[in-house]
Amino acid sequence: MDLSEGESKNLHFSIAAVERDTGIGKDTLRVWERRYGFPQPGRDSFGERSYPLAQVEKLRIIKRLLDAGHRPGQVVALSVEQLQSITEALTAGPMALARGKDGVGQLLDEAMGLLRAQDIDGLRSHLHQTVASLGVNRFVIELLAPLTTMVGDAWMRAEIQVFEEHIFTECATGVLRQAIHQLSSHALHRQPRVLLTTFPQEEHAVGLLMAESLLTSQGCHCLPMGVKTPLSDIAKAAQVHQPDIVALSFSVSQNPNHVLDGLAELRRLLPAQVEIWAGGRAPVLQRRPPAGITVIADLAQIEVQVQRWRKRKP
Amino acid sequence: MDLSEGESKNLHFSIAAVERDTGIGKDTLRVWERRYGFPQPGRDSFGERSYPLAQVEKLRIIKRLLDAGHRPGQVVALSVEQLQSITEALTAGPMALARGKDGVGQLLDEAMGLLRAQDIDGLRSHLHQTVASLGVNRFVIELLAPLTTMVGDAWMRAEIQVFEEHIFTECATGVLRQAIHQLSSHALHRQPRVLLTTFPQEEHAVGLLMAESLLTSQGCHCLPMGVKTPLSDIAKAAQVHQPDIVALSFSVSQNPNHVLDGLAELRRLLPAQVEIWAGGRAPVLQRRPPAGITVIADLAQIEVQVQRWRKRKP
DNA sequence: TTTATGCTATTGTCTATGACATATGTGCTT
DNA sequence: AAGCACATATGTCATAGACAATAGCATAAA
Repeated sequence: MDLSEGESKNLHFSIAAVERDTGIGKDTLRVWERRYGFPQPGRDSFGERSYPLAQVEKLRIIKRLLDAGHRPGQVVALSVEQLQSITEALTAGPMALARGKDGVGQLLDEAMGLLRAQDIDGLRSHLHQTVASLGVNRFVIELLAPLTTMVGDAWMRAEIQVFEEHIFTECATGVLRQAIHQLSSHALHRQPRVLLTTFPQEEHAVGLLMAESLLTSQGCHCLPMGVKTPLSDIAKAAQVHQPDIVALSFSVSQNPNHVLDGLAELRRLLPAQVEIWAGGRAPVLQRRPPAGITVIADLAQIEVQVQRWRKRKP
Repeated sequence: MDLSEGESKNLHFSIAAVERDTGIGKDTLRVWERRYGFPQPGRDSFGERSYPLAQVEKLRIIKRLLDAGHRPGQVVALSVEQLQSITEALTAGPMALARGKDGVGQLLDEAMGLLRAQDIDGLRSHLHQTVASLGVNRFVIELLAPLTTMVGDAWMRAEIQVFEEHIFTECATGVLRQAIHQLSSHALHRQPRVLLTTFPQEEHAVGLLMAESLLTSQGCHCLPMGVKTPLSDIAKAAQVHQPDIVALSFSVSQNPNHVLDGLAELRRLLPAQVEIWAGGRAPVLQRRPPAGITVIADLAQIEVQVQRWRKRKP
């Protein structure tokens, strides 16, 4: 219905189609229209909203800016040109910082080049090769993590397509899984036992896999549970599997209060001797580190914390 | 919000939380309440619907039955016991069929036993071993697919916990990835080129991985794009990578209209020579196979269709 | 200068009810 | 049986108001 009417004549989208394409809820779309005067869809013969393609594309840009921390009131009413200039200003800094760090910078640029050239097989084998030559640790910390950031930034600036980001994620996932498998096959499963997952709102699995690969390479025994686990189920799993540590991964876009409340709640649900490690790019973790939680500021900290844990538990 | 109120005190869910958990839209939940008298959520201090856990679980069962072809009017108002008896009648057939088929039935039971015994490492190595001994094809078709169904059924009957299902999924994902990696490393990348992904609503990645592993073992060149790709981006990716086939995977819980509309729309977006293959458990595919789409009724059909394709294209 | 506190505007989501297009089922006719 | 018309079932959209949660800002205290 919405789809066939909408995208086929490549002019108009139903409200449901727009929600799917932009991730902005129906209620929100209607209320923006009421409050900010944008979007301003036409009406079809049944009196239902009908969004032209141009407005949907503008909504996509707006969504990106919202994810980056802007507020609707500031951006929803702006013109496309104004939105674009904001977008460009936003990501200029981090890019320069990530690049030219050391010798790995070249590998980084190579990977980015392959992605831009749409050479998936090339990218995949380049990544596999880099794992082999650098080892998992350096690969994840020095190559993959910065690369992920660069891809995210490029996406923000609309320099790469959504599908390219999907392909990159898929590629990275495959390489990480492979690395983890190789590590765990000839690793003695020692302590600590680490249960790995994310909160229900969190969709991104790559951060979790990066953590898992580093932990595994440190000789930890990982119990990966994938993403989006309800709190109570994290607790139940911990009860059954008795991990020493529950490790959570958070991406940028997480609601700060949900993160803090969730962590506090989880702390209550878990026995005191089970440590909670929280890592990822969510800014709250750095700004207001919660009590009883071990904050993993960056991936390199994982090694440090594992060693600390081992010292404390003989 | 829903997280801390809802799942932690494990009693009450907001309407948004229920929508996420069951896949039933907010509008639908409200209208069922109005029409059928179920669900009948309480109200919190703000006058907002507050669904007890028991009702959410009942909704999950109802959703299952709807996916199986029942209609809301027939089932929404029934008691849990009545629902359960319908459910059992429903799953009795396939279960018996899956089991005792041949020698693999024993491996199946073993796997299920390991999962029930919470022996993750055992399950993982059991699966790895089975891949090695049966080969990818038989492993996926005869073991993993029925096992996934069994786990899904067990979950519906609340015989296993959510976290156990997470662990199982994670386990299966790892094994499949590993199998795919091994296949593709010593495979000559032949035709057809297959772009693999799912529609934006679809979260489940295991079906996609099963398809990818079978296709790869047939010598196809796979371009996996992960899950939840917007339609327009599938089209863009196809434009860039020129696949012969775009393969989509659908799980049970998909909205039938979205599936059909999406497929029709994608058909329009893609050039005529690009085939669209749609597989998975979504019942609509069998009931109303859309025009211009190749429906993959079950995993074994993949091999057949690949051979058919090769015959037609010299 | 920095850190708390309280006020205010912003913003997403919920509520309620009605409408209606589409899907499904029934019964009649051929 | 098969085709067709009518009735019922069902999901989604519309409108408009309400309000809790969030963020920004200004003022007060350290």
